[in-house]
Amino acid sequence: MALKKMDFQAKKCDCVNGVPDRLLDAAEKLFCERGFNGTSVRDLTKAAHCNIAAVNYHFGGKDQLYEQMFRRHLGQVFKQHQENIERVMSGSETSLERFLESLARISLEKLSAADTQIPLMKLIIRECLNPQLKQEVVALDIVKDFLKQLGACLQKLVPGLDEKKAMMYVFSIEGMLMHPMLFYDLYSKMFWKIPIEELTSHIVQVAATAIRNAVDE
Amino acid sequence: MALKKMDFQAKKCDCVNGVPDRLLDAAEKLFCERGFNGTSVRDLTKAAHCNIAAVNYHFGGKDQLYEQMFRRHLGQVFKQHQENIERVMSGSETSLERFLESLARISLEKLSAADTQIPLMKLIIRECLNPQLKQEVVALDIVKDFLKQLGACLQKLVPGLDEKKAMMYVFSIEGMLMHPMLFYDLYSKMFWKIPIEELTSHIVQVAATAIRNAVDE
DNA sequence: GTCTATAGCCAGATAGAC
DNA sequence: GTCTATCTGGCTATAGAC
Repeated sequence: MALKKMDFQAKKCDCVNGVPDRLLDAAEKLFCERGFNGTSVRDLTKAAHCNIAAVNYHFGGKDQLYEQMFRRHLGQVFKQHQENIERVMSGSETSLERFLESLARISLEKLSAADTQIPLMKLIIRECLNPQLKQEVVALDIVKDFLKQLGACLQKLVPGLDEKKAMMYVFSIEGMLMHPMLFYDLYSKMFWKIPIEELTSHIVQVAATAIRNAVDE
Repeated sequence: MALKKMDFQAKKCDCVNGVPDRLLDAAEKLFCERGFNGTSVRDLTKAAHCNIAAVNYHFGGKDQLYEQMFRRHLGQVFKQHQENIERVMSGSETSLERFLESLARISLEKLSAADTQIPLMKLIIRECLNPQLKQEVVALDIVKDFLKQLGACLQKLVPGLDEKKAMMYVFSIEGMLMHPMLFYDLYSKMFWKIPIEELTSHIVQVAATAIRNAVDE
């Protein structure tokens, strides 16, 4: 009896965070890499160094752990974007190019990093392809407000740009940014490894040129 | 005994194509909609109106049915693109805008159609996120040649464009085209339903403006 | 809170009748 | 070639010991 209790304590003490946090971290990594269907509760608990029953005990089930992870991750990334937008737009030397450059840099910088960084887009794309969340309203509202804000920034930076046109450019920019998030590794194998800085300035050039040209006409 | 044989024949005669073809059709539809992990052999055989054992008998397993479907679909779509490129590039009044417009139209026209049309991009994105094919070389070579050809077309249509720059523009264009393939429905709910024609001409404008501007400098 | 053991289900594959 | 019945194994969730 006494021996068993010692064993339990030994298993606990090699971990920094609590079990729920470790499970959320494991969920973020594994769901992003393998998708919801491709990740089992066994995988999650093994990665989080805890018991299989922990998912049900702390979150009430696999799907609720997924939802919690999704909310946490979306919140973190959009908070980062929010701070960036406020910083850039409140600066004295603000310009369309500076704005686009900061947006692209934040979105793409993780591509060159190690696997520890989790690309948000993969999660959103997976959720889009295989919806798991009951009320997609939650995710929708955060993303919608973010995109609207991007459109409003474009309008502020480029006088004469109407709202619909601004949103169309936001969609195009998101597309150009999303593409390397999905295919950067594949393209690197097929063709050549584009430096992130080169990719960033390319996308900024395409977007800025098109937007300015459209307004000048 | 005699009654049983009549039953078998009755089940057969309400189908036009053979079982393998029906299974490939069902696989194309279901794998695209729900992914590999999200589609069971039972789902496939039910949709193809055949027995569970047929997948193993005709294809040797679920994963080999997936591979066969992938090859067939990729071949069909790229053949269509191939014919379009040859038609546009051999015309007398060819131009950058005409070329981009035909590329965008073929890629996006299926968005407005009913569910009967299968978007290729979803399959490629799913395969990219959750690789199922052993030798990704097969898919790679087809896609690689196609993208290279697009780059070569841009170079022909815009003298002075070097190869690397041309490929960067191909990536941007693919990104802008892929984005609505994934998010068209979501964006329609969030904002407004953009007419396909408007979307097409918008993307053509962005790409053409940026490319011409880059060369003029 | 943490663990083991197991219930109950559904998956893919296959043997063998017809 | 087609079908039914079944094998084997992985899955989520939970009951109950500690």
